[in-house]
Amino acid sequence: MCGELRGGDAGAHVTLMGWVNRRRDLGGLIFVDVRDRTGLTQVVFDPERDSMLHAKAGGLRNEFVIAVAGKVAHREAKALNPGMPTGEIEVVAEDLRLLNTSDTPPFSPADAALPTEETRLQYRYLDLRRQSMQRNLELRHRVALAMRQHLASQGFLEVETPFLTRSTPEGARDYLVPSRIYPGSFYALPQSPQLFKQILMIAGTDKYFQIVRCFRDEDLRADRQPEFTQLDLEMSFPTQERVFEAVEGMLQAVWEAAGVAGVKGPFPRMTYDEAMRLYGSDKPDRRLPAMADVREAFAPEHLQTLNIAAGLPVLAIRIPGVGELSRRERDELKPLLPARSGSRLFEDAKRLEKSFPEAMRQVRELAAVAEGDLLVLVAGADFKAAGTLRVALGERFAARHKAFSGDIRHAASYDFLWVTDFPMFEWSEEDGRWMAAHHPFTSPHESDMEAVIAQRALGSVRANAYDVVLNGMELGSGSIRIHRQDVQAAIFRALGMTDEEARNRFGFFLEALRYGTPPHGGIALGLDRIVMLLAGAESLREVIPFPKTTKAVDLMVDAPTSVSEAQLKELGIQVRKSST
RNA sequence: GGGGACGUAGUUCAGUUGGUUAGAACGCUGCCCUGUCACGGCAGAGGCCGCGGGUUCGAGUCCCGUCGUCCCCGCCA
Repeated sequence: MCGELRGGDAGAHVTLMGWVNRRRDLGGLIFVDVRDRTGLTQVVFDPERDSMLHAKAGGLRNEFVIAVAGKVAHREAKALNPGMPTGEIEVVAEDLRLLNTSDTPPFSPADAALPTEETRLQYRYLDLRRQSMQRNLELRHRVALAMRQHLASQGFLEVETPFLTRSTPEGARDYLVPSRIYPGSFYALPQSPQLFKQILMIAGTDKYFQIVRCFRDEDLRADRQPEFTQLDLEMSFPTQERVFEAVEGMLQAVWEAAGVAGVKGPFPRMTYDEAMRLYGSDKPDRRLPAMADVREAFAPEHLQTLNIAAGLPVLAIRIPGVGELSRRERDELKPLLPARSGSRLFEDAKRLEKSFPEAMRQVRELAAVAEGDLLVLVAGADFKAAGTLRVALGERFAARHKAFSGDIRHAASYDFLWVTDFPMFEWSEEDGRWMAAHHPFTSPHESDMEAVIAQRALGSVRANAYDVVLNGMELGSGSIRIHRQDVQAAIFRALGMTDEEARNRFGFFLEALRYGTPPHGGIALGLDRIVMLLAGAESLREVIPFPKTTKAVDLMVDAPTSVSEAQLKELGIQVRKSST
């Protein structure tokens, strides 16, 4: 193929089929770069060899589809192009067939400069012809293949689960699909195959996995699409450690398939509490230093002078290698601390130094501050806000500390981490009730079961839930599940569901739990995110062939659209004209 | 739901304090060119300045609204 010819192929007769990437018409000689999925090869048309053929080549335009037969030839020394993999050779054309013409494209896949996202998505087929996009598609293929091969080798079975399923109004908004046979009834597209995979465990499947599309009707981000792909897996009779091993082994295989050797388990572990205390985040990016509580460095009168309420933590955030900040740069740090936190930011360490030299000496020691490090202090109980600031500072000064600029081809650039012991419940102000922090099928710690049943101190109940985190991004999330019907019922009650509501929503599942459910647990990993990180991409759209915009629109096919009155009638649906 | 950035030629962008005929590069068309590889040279075509309204003698430029793309907060069990 076009990208594969090398010096050793000289003399061979080949036929290349592909697109005209670029043509260079010198009046006499015409050079045409032919492109296919694998790369480019230069084809030369010489009028002295074949004037008819040369004339035909003169009519070629960008993105025409052609088949060229010819002889692979070494280029002369002065014509070598070390800048391209096929730069040692060229194909001397002997025959040319025009397989198809092309309108002048709105942009050329040959250009390095990208058009706007809008144009790329509208003409996605042209955008995908771009070599970097072809590379990403291939990477995605290799990642998925490695997952399947590795898991299959470990005795996992890939099993498909339905897309047309039932709405479970816990969690994200569902995408609904109206039923024609039962007007007024709807299927929901799965947010994840959670209950099906648990039922597969009940069914004795033992080790299950699936590369599966999931759907969530929530607002989008650079790393969130309304439909996305998970590597979903579940095991019977596992300990948390067994799940970790399975995932670590698989990720090692995936990274190797992507050309990165040396990723190895076991990954470091950290509890949720530690993560929040040290990083103010449940997905710590450990490529930058942890925060340190330096309150003890300040005497009570210092805290009073600084107007810091007694008992609040004073968190030191250190970003290495930033150097001196200008007054203006310092002023720009203030808005990075979320305003609603009630925390206060001290961004001018120098000034504090003048007022409290001894205290600041201790701060420097506690936070291991070195020359050239940026040091800011955050006073307040909101660790999460401080963590947000820490990440924002890390991003802002990424060019200076360089902790994020590791080579994506080296294992050392990937900081994997397990975060464990998540809280079971979170209080929702909006709904005025406890919500499942992970999902309601997660088993609480055995030692916290009493609290669950008594519905006491639900906020401090720990779950057997865990996330796998990579460079500050959540790659996957899982748990050891509840396998006892009475425990599951107790959790539903703690979530404010009456037994009747629980039966209505999850009756089929509570029923299934009665028939000899084995202990089980698993995890789901975001395939798109994994490929994105391995591709060094900033957005999921780079690794999803046909993604949607932030308003969940497919610009190429123009979806969603309204449908005909007849279609609606058949479904028993009437659309209300929005009058607001 | 909220905040921010952007919207001008096919594409990427520039456009001064509101001023007369809206520019550049790439692409496109034609001509010239035998070792280019982002080929080069000459000439040319190409505009609903996102859309609607307002202010003004006059709006690409100012104001209001609206639509779209991107980023962030909320949301995403």
